[in-house]
Amino acid sequence: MEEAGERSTSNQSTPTTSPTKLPRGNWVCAKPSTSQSVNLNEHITEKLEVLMNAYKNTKDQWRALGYRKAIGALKSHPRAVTTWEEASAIPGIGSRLADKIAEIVQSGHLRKIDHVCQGEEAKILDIFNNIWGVGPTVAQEFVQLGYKTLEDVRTKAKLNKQQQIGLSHYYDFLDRMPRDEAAEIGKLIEDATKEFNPNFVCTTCGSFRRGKKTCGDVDVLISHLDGHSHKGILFKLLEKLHST
DNA sequence: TGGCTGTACTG
DNA sequence: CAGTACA
DNA sequence: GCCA
Repeated sequence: MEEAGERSTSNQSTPTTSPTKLPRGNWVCAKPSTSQSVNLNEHITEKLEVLMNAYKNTKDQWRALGYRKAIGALKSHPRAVTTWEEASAIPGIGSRLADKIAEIVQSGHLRKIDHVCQGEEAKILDIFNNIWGVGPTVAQEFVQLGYKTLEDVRTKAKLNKQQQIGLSHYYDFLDRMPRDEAAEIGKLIEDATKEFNPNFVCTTCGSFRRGKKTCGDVDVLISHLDGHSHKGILFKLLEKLHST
């Protein structure tokens, strides 16, 4: 799943004082997908993302947030970063991340990843955190109870409704589809919606709208120019889709 | 040193 | 209402 | 983690 509030920390993004004077922030979703540029620092961000995920898994949410901002800044940086100074000059990147970035640039590796991720507990936490409805807290409780596999969770854990769904569709939810397939699904939704009223407006949002190559889900916004005709459409739409 | 998004669900 | 997870 |  994608972040609803994915910020772009690009230092060349749309100024908040755009000609329209609207207080639009620097959001990835506020940029046209056609402006999606290549990540020139992928060799760096792919490693930082591994560490960020490990920290997120262990309830260190603020550290993970710091990593997320830094990674976003690196992704939209217009050049490949090669020096510590260049890295630390980027907003959102301080001395600690600059150290790590310099290590990656020079050695091609980040030793911290091994320290943090190679342990058995970290691997188990990652498995459990990927259950939809299970976050860092519950994942750690599972580990504390001695659970090591999804089978342990299935047979021993007490799960709420969301977590039950998450476990039963574990690999489905982990799966991603090519954006073409997301487009097809969006079209299917649009066609079904317009059978009720051709004046509905359907917009596929989320990761698809942001130009991602793959999508974990399909977000469709349904609206109507008159501002009220859309009310109650969701339930009827679901009925129609289920019946076909 | 403390704040860092807003919202819904669960118990 | 606090804790938790999600987007 | 970063930053004010």
